[in-house]
Amino acid sequence: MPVIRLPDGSERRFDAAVTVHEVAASIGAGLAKAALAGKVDGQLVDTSYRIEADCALAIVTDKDADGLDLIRHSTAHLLAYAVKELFPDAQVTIGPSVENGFYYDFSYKRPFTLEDLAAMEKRMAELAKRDLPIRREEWTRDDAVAFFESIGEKYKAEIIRDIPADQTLSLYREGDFVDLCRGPHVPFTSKLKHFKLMKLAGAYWRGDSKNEMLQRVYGTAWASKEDLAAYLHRLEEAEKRDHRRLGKQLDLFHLQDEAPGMVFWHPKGWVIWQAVEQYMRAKFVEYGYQEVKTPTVMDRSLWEKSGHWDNYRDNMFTTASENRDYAVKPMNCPGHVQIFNHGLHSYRDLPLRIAEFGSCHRNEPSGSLHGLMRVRGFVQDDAHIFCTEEQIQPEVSDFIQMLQVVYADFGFADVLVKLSTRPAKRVGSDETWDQAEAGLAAALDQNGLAYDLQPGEGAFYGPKIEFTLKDSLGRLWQVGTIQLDFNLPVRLGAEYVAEDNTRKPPVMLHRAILGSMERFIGILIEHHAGSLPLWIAPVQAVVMSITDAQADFVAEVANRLKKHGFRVEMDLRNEKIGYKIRAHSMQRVPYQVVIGDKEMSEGQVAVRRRGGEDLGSMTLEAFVALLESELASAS
RNA sequence: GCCGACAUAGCUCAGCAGGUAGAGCAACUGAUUUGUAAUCAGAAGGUCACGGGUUCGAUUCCUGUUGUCGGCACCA
Repeated sequence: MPVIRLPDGSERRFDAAVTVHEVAASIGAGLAKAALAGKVDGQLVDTSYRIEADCALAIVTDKDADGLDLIRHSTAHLLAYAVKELFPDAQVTIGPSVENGFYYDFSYKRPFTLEDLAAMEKRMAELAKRDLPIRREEWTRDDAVAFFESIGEKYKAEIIRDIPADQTLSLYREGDFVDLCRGPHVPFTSKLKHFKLMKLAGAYWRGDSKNEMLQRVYGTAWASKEDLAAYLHRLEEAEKRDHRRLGKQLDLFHLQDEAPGMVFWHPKGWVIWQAVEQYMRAKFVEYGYQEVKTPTVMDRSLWEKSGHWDNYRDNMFTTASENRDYAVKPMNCPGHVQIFNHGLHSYRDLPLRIAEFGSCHRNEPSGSLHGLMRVRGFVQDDAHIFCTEEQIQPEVSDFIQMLQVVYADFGFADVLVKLSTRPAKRVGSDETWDQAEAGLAAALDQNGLAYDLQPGEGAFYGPKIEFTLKDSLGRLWQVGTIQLDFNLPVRLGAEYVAEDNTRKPPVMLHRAILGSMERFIGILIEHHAGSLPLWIAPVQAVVMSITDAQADFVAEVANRLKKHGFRVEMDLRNEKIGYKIRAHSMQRVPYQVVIGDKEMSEGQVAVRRRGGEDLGSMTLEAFVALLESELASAS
């Protein structure tokens, strides 16, 4: 006699076991029709699930996040069904829902083509229209293995073989297609209406590069036609703010074949770089860092001592001269340890914070290069803090505060935080790790930051915190990090004299806020869609004439603005004012100053703000004050 | 690195069942002296990524290399 509690707090009694669908029907015919699944005591189940005992039940529809996820997952299965119909000897593997959609990985004798993709989508629509029921079946593991082997699905059989023998498995059957799946699924294929196959890609079987490469089909699926259209529109908009596209349009930088993964910064792009670097430099001073500069090329022996030669040899650029081998530095830390080692340090000197905008090179795999986001030559806002174990937590906490200030100043509110703890293969005692991990967690808590725990994902030499920002296409890019290192100071012989006059290795904190300057500027460009805030904008104002008659006055205004330290250009071209405004609007210049006879005779400037807002005429002093107040409030 | 696609003017892109290429914008020249997102005209701009092959002839077909793009893997 189950008593079922609904989300609104009401209760319903049933004389016998009921299915989720029946409960929905007892509430209303509309709900029964909309029901995609149920949530029984927090657990997602099919609408066919029989409720035997008292429970809390929520009917899941396409209005819920769970319902949308279900649609995507079921659409992935529909794709597999379509593929099996079109290409019977293709083999299915896995097909989960992902953000905004789903994918399914197949093994097939030849690569799928774009024509295949269109055929798959068409077949999916037909199968959906047939309104086939999607039914759950329960099988024993061994029966399931035998079944999938009998139909030639060796990948599926392999997945199932890894499941414990005593576990009951669920299979889902729609039409002629049967797939192993935890479920739940939507009850009928007709619930799947608003989807689109997006792209073909390669993906390793079980995510391991040693395995065979499968063919992955990505798709998107939504609850309504409008949602699907809105998503496709979002993608288009995101493409418009792609930093590679804006880099060309705004003449910021370029890359070319002769230097893969290395950036040619153009004058305007370099202004952005300088604005960012000078800002960070000021923050370094404010937070007690000392800036240094260390060599780019250093002897192989140093990299052997640091351990990099053993671990990262393949990803390091090397060179040789007069019988000596050198490596181009992939990171700054060994150099900073050399500076620390130069002279004897007392515990009183600690913490010692050494910062460098160090130019590093890593020979990243060719396939991983991506605009400014993943490059081979890059500069980090890098610093190393040498400290005692007791100083770890306060140092990490200070760092987190600095980082939050910096992200806020650049306009980023949404930051993902991850704490990675000890991996299986590691150096250092468990007590040290306990203390280090607890210190990081405490520093995060102290600053009120929510974070995801990633057990086992720390570096072999210490745990770390990572800070991640999103690009315009929703891709995640790690920017900031702080890592504890108990290993490198020992390897490179760093030590300080403790209070008890013994010599101890300091703890080393590797930390960066922007991470790679290149990547950060890429994210910055996308985040602002090229319309950089005034303090970063390559050109802050352009002064233009209506006719040649105002040329001298325009030059005078421009010069006076430059004397105030603003980045100003003038436009005296023999063009209509609308033409000039359009050109500079497309260049995302924050302020456009128009000077005609009227302004010249009144000694004023007419100001137009980015976005088209007309601020009217004002004196040059008023305009300067306007710019200065905007700069003062920015960072 | 792996799978797939792509590489034509500074930019965005057309084109070619194989007969050495075309548009728009930008830049350039001239006319126009113009009031808040495109004035008109002219001239110019290319080893069709690079190498090899097939062919009377290759930007086009085949093949190799490099790079880019979308993923996967990697990211100290």
